[in-house]
Parts: sequence; structure tokens; C-alpha cells
Amino acid sequence: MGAEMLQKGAVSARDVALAAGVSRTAVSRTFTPGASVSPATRAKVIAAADALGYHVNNLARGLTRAESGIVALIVAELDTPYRSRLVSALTDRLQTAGKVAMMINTDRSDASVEAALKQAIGYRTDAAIVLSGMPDRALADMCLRNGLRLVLINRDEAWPGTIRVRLDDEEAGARAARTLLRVGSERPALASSASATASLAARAKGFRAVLAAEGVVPIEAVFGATSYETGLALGTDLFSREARPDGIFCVTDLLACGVIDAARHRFNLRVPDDLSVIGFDDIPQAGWEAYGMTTFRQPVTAIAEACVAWLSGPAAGTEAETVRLSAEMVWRSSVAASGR
Amino acid sequence: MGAEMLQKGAVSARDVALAAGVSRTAVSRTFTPGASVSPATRAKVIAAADALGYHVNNLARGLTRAESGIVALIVAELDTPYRSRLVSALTDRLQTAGKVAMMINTDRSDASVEAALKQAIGYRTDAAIVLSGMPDRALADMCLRNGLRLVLINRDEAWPGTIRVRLDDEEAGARAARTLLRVGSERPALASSASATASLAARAKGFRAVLAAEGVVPIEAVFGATSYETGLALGTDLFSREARPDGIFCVTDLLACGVIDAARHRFNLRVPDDLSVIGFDDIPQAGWEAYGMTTFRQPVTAIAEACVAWLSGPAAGTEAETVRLSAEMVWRSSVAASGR
DNA sequence: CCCGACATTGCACGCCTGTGCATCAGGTTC
DNA sequence: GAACCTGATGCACAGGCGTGCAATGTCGGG
Repeated sequence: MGAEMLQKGAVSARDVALAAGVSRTAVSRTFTPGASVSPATRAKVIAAADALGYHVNNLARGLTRAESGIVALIVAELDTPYRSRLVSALTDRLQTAGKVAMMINTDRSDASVEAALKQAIGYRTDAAIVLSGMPDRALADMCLRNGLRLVLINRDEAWPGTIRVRLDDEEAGARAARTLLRVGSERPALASSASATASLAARAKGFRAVLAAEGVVPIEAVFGATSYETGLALGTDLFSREARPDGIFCVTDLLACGVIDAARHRFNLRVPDDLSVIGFDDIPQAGWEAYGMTTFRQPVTAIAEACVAWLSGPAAGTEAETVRLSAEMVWRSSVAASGR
Repeated sequence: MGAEMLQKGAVSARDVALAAGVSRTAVSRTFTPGASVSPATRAKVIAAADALGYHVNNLARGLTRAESGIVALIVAELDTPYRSRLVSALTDRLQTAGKVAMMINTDRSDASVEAALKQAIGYRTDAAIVLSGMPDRALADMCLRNGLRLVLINRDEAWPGTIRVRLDDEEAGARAARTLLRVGSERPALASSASATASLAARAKGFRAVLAAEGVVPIEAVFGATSYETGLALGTDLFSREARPDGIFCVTDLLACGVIDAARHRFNLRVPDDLSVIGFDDIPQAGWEAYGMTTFRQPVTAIAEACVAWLSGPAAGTEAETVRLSAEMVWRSSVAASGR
């Protein structure tokens, strides 16, 4: 009936204590697992808390405790199939681990990554998961000094107090090359963006190495950002050449979609009859009937699992750790059947 | 050289004060815009802060201030093109407004939305932007009582202290119907998922209303979740019927992609020659050459803009506000040219 | 030289919680 | 009945910050 306490601020433990006729300590203990409170008191507190709509202030709790429960996700181009899948998996996993994700956008520039990390420090984030862009050594040290653990995904650098999560990109690239050779591709090609990412470089490296061992030099098209539009451009470039490729490894599904569309709609080529295409990531669109793309599946849930497990574990000393996961091949219809 | 202060916790204002030989107050004032500090003191403080890697603790700051600077984004199925675009726009906009986004996943169930909101309250979020799922009235009141402002996107309910952001979905549906009629469609169809969303329902309603005025009853296929796979199923259902539709309005691009693929790859139909398709959202894939979909563009940046503007504004009284935005039509090649 | 205006600085308090320590009630054992 | 143990409870403090208030120092004007 008489609903007081409607001012402006949130309802605090003192309000609950007042309403329940107990001390504020009792309220605190009620919401602290393992603390000593009598069932009677606890019941009174819970009743009052429910009536007032009380919730423990995690900010204040984070002041005293060493952990705030917040983990920063630092990411560029979230509106991209692979990224959004990974972020979704990460937030999911963090939540079930009792933590919560704070999203910080960057534009891939070093400056914006630095700003993002500083903001993360400002909120006393337990850790930061960096999906894109690269903090330099000094920045990483600053994070460490502020008790902020760093998770680097798809990066080569390894620093103290840091965990790296990597895929077997090189092996996947090699497998792509072997697959194309087995299909009988005589003019295999590599399509990649110009973005200097460790994982993209590793995929290309593995691809080239296998071909080189067979004495084959791949046709290459490398430019642009990692996007569908670049894929289109790469495709039209490749198919306009004298020696038209008959098998293409695209370091990313997004690129592969563009390449396939260029082949079909701009050059009237049939996939896989005239051309085999292999991608990487297994974004949802790779499974769409318009593409039916043979590709490598990013183990997003395994990646998320590894990150969160490390975060939940004890603050491992100062050695850098590395987690390696493998990308399973997914067979669809963009590669001639004999290749399997 | 002598790097002390390497314990465990983060570096605090007191550490900086000690290093700079000033009071902790001076440090606080240095980082508080508009506070009174002499240039000399400020310089000493900044130097010490840089050397130690100090960053103001936003958690503690949020304790005193009324605002924490955190805004919760409550969303399901983030790994979906439209959602990820919207979330990306929102986090971007929030950041430039000096706030930061906290991502909370839900599985669309009411229970998980409730849990999400409670977590948001726990972190004394300034506001919560609900992209999917629906808090009930009691829950909204609890938020309000805790000083948490609520932004509801694509919802019908309007409650005190809340803002709704809506599109002119009904008008768009109507326009889709008029467009199909103009192309000469004799058997127009509606494809929708079974998810009971206000916006989807409004699109369908507008579509049906225009047709009804012309004495036409659309062929309808309505089932499943809002996904590409459902689109495939809807398409195969529709194209298997006696009276095969020659124009389809899909309430979502994701559905439309599935419908187009079903038409092309399962029934050998040509788009737009045998069939016109209109979607909604303008997800990136709608612009891909494989689809070239005519659709309605979700004004994601305008939506984000509206949300953040409201959040940054004064805590408007207790009336519910509503923002209406319009979805511009995007012409591509999935509708016969004469339709324009 | 004196006085008022003003900028700067530090003390102390409040914000909200968790927790060590002391207190106290209640019950058990001899 | 006394000594003792146990579980519950409250006090007081810490944690990092912003800010009102008072004190100090500085400068200009008269």
C-alpha cells in the first residue's frame, strides 16, 4: 500500500534491513553463499527484499572482492557472420560460468584497441578477450599490472599472463591443397584478403607449401578487406585471367561466397563442374543451398569453452599458455565428389 | 626501474597520490572534468598516473554518481544477420555517447529475460535495451524502481518510464502487397514464421489488408522459427501446392533467402521471371548476387540513434514514449522490373 | 600596509558492500 | 549449577571514489 522509497536511486541493503527489522549485515549475509544466518532471519530478509525489489549491487561487491565478474569482449566488425557466432558463443559460455560480457567495439586500429583496453581497465574487468586488433607489449603490461587477464584469439604474440587460442590453420590450408589436387585441379588458386591476420597467413602458407612440394605454383589473388564484396572482386579478377583457375581455396567463407557468385553470375561457370571452391569458417551461409560450400568448421563453442575455462581457472603464473584447436572439414557440394 | 606495486590488485588513486606527493583528492580532481586543480599539480598527477598505469575505477565512481555508464543489451540469437547488425550499431552509438554496452543473452523464454534483467539491475545498469523477449509489467516496475530505464524494440506494450521503438511495419506490408499486384501477381502469397512478434504480425496484417481490399485472399504458409531453414520449408510447402504462388512477401529476409533457394534449387523456378519475392530487413545477404533481393531496409543506425538519444536525455517523467521510424524500400532484382 | 576576492588544497564523509571480531543467546555435558 | 561449545548477530572497518566545507595561500585594489 504505502509505497515509499520511490525517490531516484536504487534500493540498497539498508532499505531491506530497515524493512525486515534486522541489521544490514544480516542482509549481506543472506545474499552471500556460505555465510551464517538463521533460517528465520533469512526468511524475513528474503521477504523484504522481494517486496522492495532488491538486488545486490555488483559494483560495490566488486569493490571489495578481487573479481568484478565482468569480462570485456573487444571486437571489430561484429556484424559479420563468423564474428557474431563467436561472440554469441562467448557470451553464452561466460554467462553459464557466472560472468557477464561487456562489448567494446573497435575499428581495428591500434589506437581504438588501446582505448578499448583502457575502458576495460576502468571498469575493473576481470579479463579482456581480444578478437581483433592487437595490443602491443606495453599495453599488455599495463593490463597485467591492473590485474586484467588477456585472451588473444588468432594472434601470434605470446606474453606473460596471457593465453592464446589458435587453430591448426596451416594444416587446414594444406588439406585444402591436397583436396584440390585429388580432384584433379590443374590450375589451383588462392584467394585471400590483404588483411594481415596471423590465421589467414597461416592458411595461405599451408596451402602454398603442399603445392610447392608438388611443383605447382598457385594462381593468387590477394587484396581488399575480408568481405563478400572483396570475394566478388577476387573472383572476377581470377576468372578474367588467361589461365582460368579450376580450383580455389578462399581463406574465408565470406570471400568464397563472393567468388562463387562471381563464377556463377558473372562468368556463367558451374560449381563444382567447372570449378571447385573451398572456404573456411563454416558460416551459416556456407550451408545454404545457393552455396553448399565445402569448408572448414570453426569450433566456436570449443574456442569459447577454452577461453572461459582458462578465465575461471587459477591465475596461472607468468608463463604464456597456448591452446590449439583443430578445424574439422565439412563436405558439401562445391568440390567435385571424387575429392573426398 | 624499481617497479614496486606489483601485488595483485589494480593501482588506485592513493597509489598515484603517494607517487606524486599530493593528496588523493588532488588525483580525484585531476580526473574529474571541471574540478579545480592547479596546472602544476595536475601535471605531477598525470605524470605519476601514466607511470603507474592508473585508470579511474568506474565501479567505485558509479557508486557515488547516479549513473554507472553501463547499458545492458538483452538479446537472443545474436548470431543472426539482422540482430548482429543492430547490436553492432547500438554498441557503436553507445560508445560514442560515452557509455558502454553489457551483453546479456537470452533464449527468448520469459524466465531467461527475467534473469537477464535482474543481472542488469545487479550491475546498476543505467538502462536496458530489450531486443527480444518480453518483460512483463511487474518486471518492468522492478526495473523502474531500481532506476533502470527500459527501451523496448519492436514491442507493442507501453509502460511508464519506457520508450518503444517501432517501424511502420504495417505500411511496409501494405506496400509489398501493392507492389506484387502491380507486377501482375495473380496468386500472391505470404510466408511467415510462427514466432509471435509484434513487428512480424504487423507486416502480415498490412499485406493482408491491401489484398483484401482488392478481393484477393493470399496463399499463406506460416510455421517454424525465423530462420533460413524455415524459409526453405515454407518455400517447398508453397511450391508443392496446386495453385503455385507467383509472388511472395516474406516477413524476413532470412525466410526470403530460404524461399528463393527452394524455388531455384528444388523447383527450378526463375526469380523474378516465374516468381517475385520481397523480403524485409535488408540483411547483407539480400544484396548478394545470389539473391539480389528487393526488400525493406531496417534503419539500424536510426534505431540506435533514437535509443541512445533517449538514454542521454533527461529522465523523462512517467509517460511512455514511442519512436516510429520508417523502413525504406530497396529495389533489386527479385521483383519483375515493371513493379517499380 | 590592510582587506577582500579568489584559486587551490586537504580533511572528512558518504556511497554500498563483505568480513573479522566481539558479543550474546541457547543448549549440552559433566 | 557451572563450564563450555556453537551458531547467530551486530559493530566497525576497508575498498576507491566524488564532493562539501574549511583552511591556506596568493593577488589585486585601496
